[in-house]
Amino acid sequence: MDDVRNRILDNVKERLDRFGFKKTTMDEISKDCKISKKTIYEHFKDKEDMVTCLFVRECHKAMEIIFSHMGEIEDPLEKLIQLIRTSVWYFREDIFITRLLKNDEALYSAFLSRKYHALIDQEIISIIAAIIREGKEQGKFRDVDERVVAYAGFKLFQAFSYMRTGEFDEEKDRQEYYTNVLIDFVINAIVKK
Amino acid sequence: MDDVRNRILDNVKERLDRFGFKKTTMDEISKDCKISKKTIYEHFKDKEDMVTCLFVRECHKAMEIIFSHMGEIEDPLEKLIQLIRTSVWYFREDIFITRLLKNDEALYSAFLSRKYHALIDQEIISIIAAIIREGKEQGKFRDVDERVVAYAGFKLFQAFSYMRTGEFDEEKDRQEYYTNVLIDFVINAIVKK
DNA sequence: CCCTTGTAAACTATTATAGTGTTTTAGTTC
DNA sequence: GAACTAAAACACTATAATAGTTTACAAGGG
Repeated sequence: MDDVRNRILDNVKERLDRFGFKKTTMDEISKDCKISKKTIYEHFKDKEDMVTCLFVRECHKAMEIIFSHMGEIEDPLEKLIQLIRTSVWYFREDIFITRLLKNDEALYSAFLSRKYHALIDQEIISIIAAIIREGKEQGKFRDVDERVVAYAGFKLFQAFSYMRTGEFDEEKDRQEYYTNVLIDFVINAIVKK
Repeated sequence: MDDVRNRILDNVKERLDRFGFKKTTMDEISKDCKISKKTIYEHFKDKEDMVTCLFVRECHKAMEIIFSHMGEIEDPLEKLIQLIRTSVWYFREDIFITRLLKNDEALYSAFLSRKYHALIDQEIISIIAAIIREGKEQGKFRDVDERVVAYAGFKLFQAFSYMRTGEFDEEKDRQEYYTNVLIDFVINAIVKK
């Protein structure tokens, strides 16, 4: 049952987010979701595998959502703006994925740390690069190195998503403002004058 | 050195608030405040003693602050209002003490749980009771059972402090509003018409 | 020099935890 | 209701982590 698997992962996500890898125990997980430890080990090889599966799931979910918000748009510029908007929004909504991208060590065991944190990073960067290439081909964007610019852009709105940490939500409009500044900045950097 | 002691307790407070008693280790504490484990055990008998000392310290701090905001006021009614205001404010400011009063089990080992959670409870209730008695003697308050009413009052504004959990701070004025309703309610319950 | 004060690190006894069997229970099909 | 199935509950082990202790050592202060 994929249902059970996801229920387990939901609980793992919560625990991991609160306590980190080391302080999260299998017994707690099994109590949390009222599933016997034995069953958990039927779904996942071991603790690390379980956490890895969670990472993969979360990354896919993020990608799907970001994609689905970009689906019908044709113009590469509009596409890019939408991508930034959705990403910033989603990263703000889901603290966990933000920490994952931030490579927050508490979430991982030492082993996992290097292996999986770049999972979405690369994928999103590729998408951005593709959009930029499209814009270049249509003569709308300047002739920039799309990989490098995509990387820079990604790191930028990643940084903007992190900003949330520690702040309160009275800042909601300021968030909006920052996002717009970011979009403006990126657009000006690549669009032909 | 009382300074060192407090530095240790500050770190314990932070860890305890984040991870709870069981998930907080002595090694972490010693690393956190760059004090050797040996030294920690010179200041505190054991882990439970350490946490108990933190509780006592936090309770005293709370009492001092609540007292100091009430110092000069003469009129028992004004005194009571000020007491409510300060308490609600302070409990909101300091999540830790709120959890302590709430008897949040994660903070304690099983042993401590019952022994210390009523520390401030009783003290604050006594203060409230004293104020009510004062008001009665001055003929300003109705002839209520001061202990019981004090208990009820305390439980009430405790509940109002807890409300914070999970909400965002856009609610700041609503907090103010609730506090006023609470004051109004309590006052009407005890003041002579 | 000695004495204090504290750190760093090694060490032990105890406990907790990951991971595996084994037994019970609950639900389902025949 | 018997026979079967899947998962929960429980018990168990080997290993790792942790509370608490001890030892060796370093820095300062008289």
